[in-house]
Amino acid sequence: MTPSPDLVNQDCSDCPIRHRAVCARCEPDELTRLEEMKFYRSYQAGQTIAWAGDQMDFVASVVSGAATLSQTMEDGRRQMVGLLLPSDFVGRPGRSGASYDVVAVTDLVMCCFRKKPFEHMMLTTPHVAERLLEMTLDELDAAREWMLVLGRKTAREKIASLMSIFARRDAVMGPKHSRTVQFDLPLTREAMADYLGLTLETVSRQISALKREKVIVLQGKRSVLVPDIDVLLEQAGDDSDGGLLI
Amino acid sequence: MTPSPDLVNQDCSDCPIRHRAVCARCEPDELTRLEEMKFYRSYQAGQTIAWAGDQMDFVASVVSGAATLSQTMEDGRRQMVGLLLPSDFVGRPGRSGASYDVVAVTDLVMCCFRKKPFEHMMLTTPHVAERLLEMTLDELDAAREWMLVLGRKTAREKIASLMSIFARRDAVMGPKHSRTVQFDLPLTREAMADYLGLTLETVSRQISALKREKVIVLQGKRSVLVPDIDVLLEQAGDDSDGGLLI
DNA sequence: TGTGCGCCTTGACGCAGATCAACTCTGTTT
DNA sequence: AAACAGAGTTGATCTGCGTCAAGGCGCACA
Repeated sequence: MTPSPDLVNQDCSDCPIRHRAVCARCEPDELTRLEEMKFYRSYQAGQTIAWAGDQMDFVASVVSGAATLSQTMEDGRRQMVGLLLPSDFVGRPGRSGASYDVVAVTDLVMCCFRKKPFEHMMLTTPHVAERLLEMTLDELDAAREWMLVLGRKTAREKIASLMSIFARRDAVMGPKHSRTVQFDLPLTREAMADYLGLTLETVSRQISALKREKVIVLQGKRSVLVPDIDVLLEQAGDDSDGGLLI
Repeated sequence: MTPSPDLVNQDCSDCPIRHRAVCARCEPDELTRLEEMKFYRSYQAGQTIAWAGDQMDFVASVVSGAATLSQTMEDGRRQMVGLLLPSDFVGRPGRSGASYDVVAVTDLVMCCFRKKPFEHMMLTTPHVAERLLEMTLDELDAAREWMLVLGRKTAREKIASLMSIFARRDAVMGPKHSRTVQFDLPLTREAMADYLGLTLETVSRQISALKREKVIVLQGKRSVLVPDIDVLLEQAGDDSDGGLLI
């Protein structure tokens, strides 16, 4: 399980995640410093990037694709604790090992920074640390939001909540002012189950039920069309007007 | 629901949380600046400090006592998303409102910082922001740990996990090398249920079962004696040798 | 000395979701 | 074209926990 051969370094100024990643606030001279410590790696769908406890000599930003963070109990029960999408940050400065299993769920490209120089930069210039604090606070909010889903929502609400998340970020909107949304599921039924604290059978049944009740329309197994996003949000049990369109 | 009259400011150098709170890394001159923007507030057990969405004009450290962060759905389902103990930090710099309901579960003293000057200090000196990043990363890890509890553990394991947490931080150890631990539950059965994603009846039943099986001994409703901490950790479903004694 | 009120416990019963199992569909290998 | 594997669907049955209900314990207050 080694990553593909390193890719040629791309110029930061052309980077698709330049304005949202950990480097978002950096000045040109700071980008130059980052470019000296960075390298790209790509992984195939299904590949494990790190096991919990593994030594990690880099931290990284997701450039394209998706990865998951998960924990596994001794008897095999698994819980996903994070879904990493483009611009998300992987790894913890000041800690040598990975805290969770990190798995590529689609083909994935990461922009990696050698840990030592990155940590040094965090101490000597403020912009990276500032942005990382902001991103970490956002992740903490997302984790707490997810605790409500895991602890208190029904299977139906869990599935609808997950779909709402995908709708929020991958969404191809329909015509203006329509409430139609279309997106592809980046996860298998099993991965969704691991995320939601359900079994894959329950996930499958609930998706079928949403389909039967016309809340969603499936085109193949992975492509989802939502005729009316408000109906989906209502099924998720969230406050109405969940702010999707803001 | 207003807090008690402000207390007299205490000198930071005498502060019991001086070395663990957000000010842990501050130099004497930075402490002086903090002392200019700080004030103490105390709350009684049961008092609500802020409702989700309320304007908060301060951020704060818990000095003594305990508070909870929780979310509530429209139909009343509630999920606790954080337990704040001495030295923990409340509030998010750069955000005006509270994200969650904040409730004092015991009598509580907080060291509050007016938000504006605190935010200014974060931008101009590095030590506060550095420490806050570290604390936020720790909280994120704790939240993710809790996601495993909520998503995948049985009621029995959930209760044992919660007891293990209390044992870890409040513990009065028995004689050296004994595996005995004693502590008081800071939460009602209902609050435990909100934390664990259970009903209070299930919490009560599982505590009774642990008592019946001699994993714990109750002295009154709130005082818990654990004859052998390893047995408790095993019931929690965690990896053995959970590092309690490190 | 009662009466009421939190907080907790315990029992009876029902259901949402887990478990076990069979089967479909699609794409790949040979 | 047959054989196979991975992903998904669906059905039958079981069970852990929720729900509803009754009652206990300790404490404040009249």
